[in-house]
Amino acid sequence: MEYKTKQREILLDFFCKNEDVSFSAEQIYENLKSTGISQSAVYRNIRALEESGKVRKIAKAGSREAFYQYVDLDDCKGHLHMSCKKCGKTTHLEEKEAEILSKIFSKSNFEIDNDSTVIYGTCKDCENKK
Amino acid sequence: MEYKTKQREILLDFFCKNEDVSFSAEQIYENLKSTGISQSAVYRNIRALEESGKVRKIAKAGSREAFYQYVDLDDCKGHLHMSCKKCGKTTHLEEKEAEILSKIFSKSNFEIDNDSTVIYGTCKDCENKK
DNA sequence: CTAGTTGCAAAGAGTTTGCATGGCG
DNA sequence: CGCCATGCAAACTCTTTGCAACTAG
Repeated sequence: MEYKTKQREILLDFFCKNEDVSFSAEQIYENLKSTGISQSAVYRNIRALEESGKVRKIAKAGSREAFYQYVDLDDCKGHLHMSCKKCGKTTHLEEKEAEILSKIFSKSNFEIDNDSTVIYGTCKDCENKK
Repeated sequence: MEYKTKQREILLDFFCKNEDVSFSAEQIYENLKSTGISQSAVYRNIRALEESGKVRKIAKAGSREAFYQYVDLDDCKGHLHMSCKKCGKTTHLEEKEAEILSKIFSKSNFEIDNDSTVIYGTCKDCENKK
């Protein structure tokens, strides 16, 4: 039902290599156009990845375009994600810490859903740069 | 520097009344056009609110438009918010719990920003209804 | 009065789509 | 071979902007 094309591999490959960063469609196209991929292939395949849940769409204040970030389902499912507001890098919380966190929320009568939640803040690298 | 206009009040009022819900610019315009507000005023004022941090821009998979959601700074500043995916009700975490949480993240080299973060999950009421 | 805001309509930009061509299985 | 994906360019739609009229302070 879905063919494995050169363009599809290129795009997926690009996302995998830049797991923590979010890109606009244009940035992705700029990065990949030397391979001969077209804009429409970029758009169509981003959308496909979005629909299959492998890529997440992100809006940024002041930007008209959307940004996209890879989400490795196998690696990440169930993990609580933290996204840096400065550089966009995403990491996830270790098992143990996540459990403590769940307990804290459950005390406040709330069951946290790790897959829907993204914690925003500042990562150490960006904190140090100041 | 910034004038208080009728249109601005109408928009802010609308957001306040629908704190937990996200709307597209068009949905907002549809809701408010009976007051005589124009589309451009809607867009311009959403953007202003976005820049001042009172409103957050959200992207949804499969939608070309952006969505916007209110963030109440006065009531909520510094508080970590929890939003129920079922009923949409929003509550916030008590001081003490929030502090523990901060420490957990800081251990993972991440400084959480309570004002930008919304925790998604299920509240007790909805959990019990099942 | 003066500077900021509004409405309107037109421009602009990002994204989607139709169609002929090409490629995967 | 049949069906799906690609490239190109045109179409589309959401958002921004220029301008003259208007308002808040």
